Amino acid sequence: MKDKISDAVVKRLPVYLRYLEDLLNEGVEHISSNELSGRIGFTASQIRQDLNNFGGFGQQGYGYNVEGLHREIKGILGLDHEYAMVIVGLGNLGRAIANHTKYYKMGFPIIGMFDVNPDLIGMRINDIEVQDSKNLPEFLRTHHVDIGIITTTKEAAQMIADQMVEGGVKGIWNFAPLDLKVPKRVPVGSVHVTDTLNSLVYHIVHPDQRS
Amino acid sequence: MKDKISDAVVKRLPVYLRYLEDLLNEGVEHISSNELSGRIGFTASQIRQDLNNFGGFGQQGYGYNVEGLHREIKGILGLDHEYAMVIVGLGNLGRAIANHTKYYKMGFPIIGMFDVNPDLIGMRINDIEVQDSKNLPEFLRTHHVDIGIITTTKEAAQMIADQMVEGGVKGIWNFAPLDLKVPKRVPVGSVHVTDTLNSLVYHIVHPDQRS
DNA sequence: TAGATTGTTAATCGATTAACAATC
DNA sequence: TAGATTGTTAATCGATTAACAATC
Repeated sequence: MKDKISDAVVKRLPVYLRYLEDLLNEGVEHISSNELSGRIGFTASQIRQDLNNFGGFGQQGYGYNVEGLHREIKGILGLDHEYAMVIVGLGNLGRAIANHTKYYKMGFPIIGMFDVNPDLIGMRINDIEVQDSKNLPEFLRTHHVDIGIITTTKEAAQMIADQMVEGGVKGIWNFAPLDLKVPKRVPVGSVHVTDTLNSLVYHIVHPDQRS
Repeated sequence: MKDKISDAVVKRLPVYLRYLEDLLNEGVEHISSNELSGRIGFTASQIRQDLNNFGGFGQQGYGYNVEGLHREIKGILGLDHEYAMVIVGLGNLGRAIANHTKYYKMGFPIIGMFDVNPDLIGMRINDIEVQDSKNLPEFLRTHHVDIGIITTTKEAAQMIADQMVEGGVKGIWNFAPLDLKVPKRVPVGSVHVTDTLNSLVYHIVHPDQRS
């Protein structure tokens, strides 16, 4: 593997994975960078460059084996392990994620749920009881947790992030509309939902700007 | 305004907006590119370059007026109008968005809700009755709709997108895990939630790669 | 006026694309 | 073997950063 993989490449890996899943479902056995380019919209050259950052997965004259490449990319992304998660904030968005059984199936079980709202504490979601957020530090001390999900308000998010870092989570999946301050060793993946709406509106009001 | 604004710049505009809102709330009147750099994490040079794509909003020796710049960026993003939206798919995620009163307050009212599930049809969310998805084309013919929100399954999403395009929406806000095929004139803003989790996991399993 | 800070050009850096020899 | 297609180097393109004259 190359010394340093650019973030642009890392962000494309999940996209490759999605298209390879489609190909698997269609029963396609192998695919050339050129055919894949036609589906995914990246240039064939970029596809070959991207994949070669991690190894020579293709075969000249044949292309890439779909099943093999799918397995390789899952491995590169780290999707061949399980990751225990906790979620803090069970408002509309938090409950949507906590209810989403897909994450359990994907190997991302949510093993703890926390909120400050007394109406929510005690509620059961997917067989997990929502606890008071003040129990979070203790929970992190006594359970192995890989990923902390933050679906709190903007105001509460940084404090929760601090507790998660202190509690030793390996990464934070953030849905609150702010940029969390955490030590460099703890990666944060943020989903800035409203930002995507705002830039969509930009493209709506600037039709001349479209590529 | 410059001929062509790069997508990198457009994606940063909502970020500027968020930080300017914080500054407004703190009562900060003006800020230099250098101070803003300290908060937002972009270089001062990049901030000045970005803003100068749209006009000279600053003043030498003083910096940028927070309120003025905030208003300018809202205008550039097109956030000074209202946008009527419809949402199709009222599963966990769809209901979370439909329930989120924030979008109404921001000027993005949801005026129509659609699902195929008989258990959901007839339900009222924020005073709007969920209709059968088969009514979508007729609804789009008879109402002015700017933005279509897709929170359906991956399988249904493309068909709904086609109906939205046919029905004349100006943009699509997509939460289904696929890349929609639409004419170039219709911008799509996609929120690939699972992709962000996958790239977060990449960073967790590759601690050496962190910048 | 002097100091601060922008607006803007030029330099650098990094990512994407093109090209083609290697090879299945 | 001949044709197809990768792996990889080189060229190009675009985005970021640096520098500084303009100016408030």
